[in-house]
Amino acid sequence: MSAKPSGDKGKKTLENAPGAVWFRAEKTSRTRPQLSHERIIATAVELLDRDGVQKLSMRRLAERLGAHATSLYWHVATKEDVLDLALDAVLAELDLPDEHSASWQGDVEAFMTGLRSVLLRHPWAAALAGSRPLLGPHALRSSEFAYTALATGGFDGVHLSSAAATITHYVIGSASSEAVWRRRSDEAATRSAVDAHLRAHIDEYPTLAGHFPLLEEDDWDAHFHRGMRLLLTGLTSSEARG
Amino acid sequence: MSAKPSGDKGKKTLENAPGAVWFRAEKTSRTRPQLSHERIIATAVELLDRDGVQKLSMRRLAERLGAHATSLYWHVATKEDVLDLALDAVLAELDLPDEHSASWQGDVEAFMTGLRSVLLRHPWAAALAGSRPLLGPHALRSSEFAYTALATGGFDGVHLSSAAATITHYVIGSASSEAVWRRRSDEAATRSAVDAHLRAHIDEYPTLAGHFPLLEEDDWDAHFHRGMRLLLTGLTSSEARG
DNA sequence: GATGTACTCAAACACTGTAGGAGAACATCA
DNA sequence: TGATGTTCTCCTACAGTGTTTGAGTACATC
Repeated sequence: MSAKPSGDKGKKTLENAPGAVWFRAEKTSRTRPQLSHERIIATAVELLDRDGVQKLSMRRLAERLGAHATSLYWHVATKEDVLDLALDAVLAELDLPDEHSASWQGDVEAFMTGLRSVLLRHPWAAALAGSRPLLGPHALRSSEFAYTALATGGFDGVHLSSAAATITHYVIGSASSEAVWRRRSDEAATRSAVDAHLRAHIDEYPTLAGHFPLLEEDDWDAHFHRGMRLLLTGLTSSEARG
Repeated sequence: MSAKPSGDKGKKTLENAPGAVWFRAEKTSRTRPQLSHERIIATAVELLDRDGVQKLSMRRLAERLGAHATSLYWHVATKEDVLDLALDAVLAELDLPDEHSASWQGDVEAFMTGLRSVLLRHPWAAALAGSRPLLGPHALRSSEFAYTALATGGFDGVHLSSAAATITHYVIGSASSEAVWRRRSDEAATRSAVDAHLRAHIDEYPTLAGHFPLLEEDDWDAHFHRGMRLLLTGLTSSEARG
């Protein structure tokens, strides 16, 4: 982070913040595409999958591409751009039906489980998705699917927005926390350490200590599905609709 | 990030990852507390509140404390520790009743709104909370409150865990996304840019474009409450319980 | 006064994101 | 063919980053 040049380039309103890519004119390669937008992002995803977000640096990314770090800056404006683009790239993997099914609840469920599995396939993605605006084309496409499903369910106006936000937050949040716990190769050791920690303070946290999540039962899928069913119950109740 | 010394210090299992503080023996100052655990964390929170998480560096933190960066490393093991401790410190502000009220739903609501307001008071906190294990004493204390409230509501076993996780994910997720959108001083400009972007692709995202969240209506509180009510409806339905 | 502990700091290492500008490869047109 | 302009890559450099090592100082205790 060097000193800010204090001259604004273009609109200074959107500048370098996460999500800013989507408001910049895309720079496409023409003549000699040794480096291209697609190649950069594909490689970024590959490195993120392998080493996580902390270890991704512009130099490492460039090296993997057989180029030098500064070359990347002709194609992207900032590292944040790379992250935004990589995140939207994995959301492209989200496989949603073209047509909606007969049951809107089924569509909501398809959205949630599909999004979850994409985020778990790329464990760095959930935390990213939870902390930046999701405005890439594939993010919008999947939101559109959720919105239409919920609209079919009778939601409208602000209630539609709230319902969509709620299910999205749940998927991203649970995927993120699942990724956090799974990240460590020493998951078991960590968990028993936590367990010991809780039991040591069992007088302070009696209920928590008695129910330490997922310690006995490793079934993350079931855990996710229980929460999802809870949400679907809430959605189905007519009280919640506009 | 220097080269790993490859000699393990203590257990290498937990090392430097987020959440690792809680498994280290706390190092308390005794004789000459120019720098202390409390002072470091309080100052870290102050700087985080003012400048955000990206701008917090060990050198800046030390400078603010009238000390040098390397001195911090006697008190904390890593920067991750500082973040973990700062996060738990703000969770201490969460004001929960000693006794549970007559209505378990009321308690769940108190937990959710209380947690949300703490996270919004410190806009860097939600994103952090969503991407690391919450194992500090104050995090556990607030979890305990949520667990007991839900237990009163009839949840037990894995259903209790899932219900607690669900409401927590919702609060953290919505606070995080609210913080993301509010962070920018040019919130309005950003939103109208997004709006224009959506309307430009209205054929691709017709439902989404018609309901762009919160563009017309700025009421984040109402948005949050609608989602919360949806969750409470789901929780109250007997289907969801164990 | 001596000894050991508690704490701070200076120096250095191996990195980081990114700006500025020089240079090479190519497309186009004269 | 040569000249010109564009497209892309790279070298150099800056101002930072987290962290380690080891030296040094102030204090409590004996």
